[in-house]
Amino acid sequence: MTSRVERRKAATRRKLIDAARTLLAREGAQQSSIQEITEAADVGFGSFYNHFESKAELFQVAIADVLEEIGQTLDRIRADIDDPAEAFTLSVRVTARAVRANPQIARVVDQYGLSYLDSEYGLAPRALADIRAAVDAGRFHLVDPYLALASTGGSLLALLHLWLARPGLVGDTAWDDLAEQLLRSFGMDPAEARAIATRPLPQA
Amino acid sequence: MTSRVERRKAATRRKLIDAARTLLAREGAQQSSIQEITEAADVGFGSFYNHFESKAELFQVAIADVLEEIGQTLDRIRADIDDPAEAFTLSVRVTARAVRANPQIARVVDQYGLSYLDSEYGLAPRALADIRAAVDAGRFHLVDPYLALASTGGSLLALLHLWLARPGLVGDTAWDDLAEQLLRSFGMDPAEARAIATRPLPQA
DNA sequence: ATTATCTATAGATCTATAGATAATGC
DNA sequence: ATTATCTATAGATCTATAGATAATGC
Repeated sequence: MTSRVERRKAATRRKLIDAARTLLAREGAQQSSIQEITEAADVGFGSFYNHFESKAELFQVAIADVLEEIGQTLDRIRADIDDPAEAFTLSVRVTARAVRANPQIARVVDQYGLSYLDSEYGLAPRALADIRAAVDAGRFHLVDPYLALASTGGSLLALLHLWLARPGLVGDTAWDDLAEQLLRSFGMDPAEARAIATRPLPQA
Repeated sequence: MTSRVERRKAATRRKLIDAARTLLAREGAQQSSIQEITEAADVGFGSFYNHFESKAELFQVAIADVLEEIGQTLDRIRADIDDPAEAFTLSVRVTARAVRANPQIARVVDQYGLSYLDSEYGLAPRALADIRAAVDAGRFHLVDPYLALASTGGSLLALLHLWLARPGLVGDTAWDDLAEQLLRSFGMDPAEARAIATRPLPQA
């Protein structure tokens, strides 16, 4: 049963999360006051405490919200792909496109992504599962899946950061080139790495 | 002329920077009050304003201080190495050891390192110079030096983060393995990559 | 005499809550 | 009648500065 009261409550909560996402895209968001947040959300000051116990809690939820949004997109796009190496590659390339297409998401991922590399939700566990499956399937030949996870997440985040800080330095092809380079360093044949990393993307 | 007054002033400044470094190693350091900082530094509250205009300024200086400390170590160690590919590899491996040996430095680099990937000082410009020199010398074969910089800095930071968050997941060899993997993805022959990445380190 | 450090505090936030108001359910 | 939202505010910070104190230079 989702009554009008419940829907109104959910709407207020969403407004707060969306405002938090907007603020998180700026630098030093943690310093914004609760008043700034509720004003940005166009919600009464006291309503904040109906939903969250503290700023920190709201911001945590808002970051998770961003990461889950990308994660959902990935799950949809990879639904009918069998080869884990392809699923992995597609995930990297689609994530790159998702952040490039949305400045808010880009800035949140840039600032907080690294902290979620060891998280149970978001993008890291999906990437780790792909890597392990690809190793089991004989598609990747590597010793340490966590090293592979670090290479993948770290270089993607670093490229994102460079691109945000100095857009001119990062060419359009760099993102797919990175995917290809990762495949090669995971022991894949160069020709096949190139083939997979340049495959046309499904329509989002 | 460095009078006693000047030395005393410099000492107070250093105490503030060291206190800031300690706080930066915790999470949410930006939220510590100036009073906390001056207490940690064992310095009168008002002295803060003799040296810095704001918390943000002090923290910026303190982060730069950490990065320059590593940078100086690198410059010393690489002083008599001619091959830029070797200098690069040595830098990666020594940086890894520097952060592993010092938890404070590790935590500061973990939290703020990515932001300095596009900075003019610290480690990034040194890495970029090495990469370019190695390309010019025909040691690396790669198209985009910034992609190489992102791979290097990003995967190193990501590995550091994983290691801090879940020490058990990251084996002792992962760091040198990463250096070797980077060399291979920069177009170096696998055998030579291995040789360079396993070379004994000079005594620090 | 000069200059940095220190103590004390005014004024400006900012958080958390209490109580009033508005919206919905029955 | 119930429950969420909103407004107003008490109390707790926190910053920035003024003026006193201490250390050094000459």
